[in-house]
Amino acid sequence: MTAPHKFRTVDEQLTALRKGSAEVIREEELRAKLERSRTSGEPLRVKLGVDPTAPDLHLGHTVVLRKLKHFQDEGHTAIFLIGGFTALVGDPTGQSETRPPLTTEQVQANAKTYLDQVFKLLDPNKTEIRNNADWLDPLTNQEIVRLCAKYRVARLLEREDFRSRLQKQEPIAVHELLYPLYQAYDSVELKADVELGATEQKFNLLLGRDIQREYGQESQVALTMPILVGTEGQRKMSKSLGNYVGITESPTQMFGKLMSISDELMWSYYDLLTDFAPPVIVRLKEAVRTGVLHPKKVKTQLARTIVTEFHGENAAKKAADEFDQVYRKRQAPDEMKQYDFDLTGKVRLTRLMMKAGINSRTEAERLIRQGAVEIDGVLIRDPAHSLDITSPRTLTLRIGKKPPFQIRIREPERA
RNA sequence: GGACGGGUGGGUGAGUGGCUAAAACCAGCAGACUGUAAAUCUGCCGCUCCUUGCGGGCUACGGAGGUUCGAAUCCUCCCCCGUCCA
Repeated sequence: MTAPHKFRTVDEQLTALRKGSAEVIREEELRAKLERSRTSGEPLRVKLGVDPTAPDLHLGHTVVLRKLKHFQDEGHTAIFLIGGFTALVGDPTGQSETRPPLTTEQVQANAKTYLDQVFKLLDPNKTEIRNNADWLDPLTNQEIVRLCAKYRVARLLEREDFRSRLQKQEPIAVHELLYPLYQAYDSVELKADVELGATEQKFNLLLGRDIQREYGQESQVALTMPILVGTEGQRKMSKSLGNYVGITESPTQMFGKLMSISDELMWSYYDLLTDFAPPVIVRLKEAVRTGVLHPKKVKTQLARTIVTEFHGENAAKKAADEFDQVYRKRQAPDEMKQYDFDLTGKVRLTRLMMKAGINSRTEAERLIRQGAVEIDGVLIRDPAHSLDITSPRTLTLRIGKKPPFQIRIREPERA
């Protein structure tokens, strides 16, 4: 038994909890809950649900995860809910299309990797981990019908994506309508005081409020966080759009991706992915605007801060140095990727490139034609270029903007 | 069950018998410019083979057949999506 948490004042907590949020519905209720909790010493129950639909989390997921951590840091109970059941249903939010259902095995495997990743941020000892399959699976038909009876179709169809799909004559499957109800029921089961989610979750979070009341509970507060824009600066960060930074990525990869975002975008990354206080960020912005600070410097700081969070300070520094070396000075990194190749005689350059991850020969030839390929620092322009390989050796290949790598050619085995 | 509309390359979406590996736009890639930024400009953007050529072959417009010298385009059947009626 640990000593009871000493809560900060309600105002202090509110300031910290509100930071970066898009909307708090309703703020008076959150204040009331915080006050009550401080008086009783009873922490709030804060729910964050995630469907393990893919094996990897990215920075987009961490926006809301960081908010959960803020609650945890204030001494409240962080409930990380794995949507073991709802992942099978598939929330259409923001997808505008029906997701292919996952198998139970996939969901379980994903859930496991999620937890590993989540605890890079959250304190595992203070986090309540739940899985909604535990209570949604055993629901009887009767109970489901009773749940469904508590809500109206017209209200479900108010949700933005349903409405637009209806309008665009796109399909909506019946089970998709059920999804928000299940999510709401989770709040009942967990007796959630607060539920966190991205802004696109607003509808679902609000539904939780209604359903909790239907089941005789006090409504949860819905706290939404802005959606993180992907590295390309346009759409939300998502794996399928390829504009994401995975939290299991290497320091080098992370750093590189973060440096590639636009100057404009970095401010929202500062807001949502770091603990820099808002006034500090404002000052940075002003300094860049007036030319006192070079934006690249500010961006480097951002990248280092984020990489440090996941990989530690040393790794972040190393990544920053390497970035400088490879891209600014255009030198080879200390450790080049290596590919082994067993061949002798006349070898086509395109073959080597395919060995190194170029998808097709056509693409390889195209890259050569466009002047993107260098061998040992020499630009190659002939798409039919071949190498005469008579003895084992290592050559350095550079393709486009990517860091150079090595091809190690070994003696082929005699048959 | 009936009437009607629709299914084209990663996405949106043109194209109603040959000039179409299939417009345009987006995404992507490369080059220039830079701070590996962003924006912009230029080029590329199905796969494969070789003697790398305005070269040869193969695959592609929901699926399967058919008509035709020739089909994304016409016909038949099937599958899928939506709207309205019941």
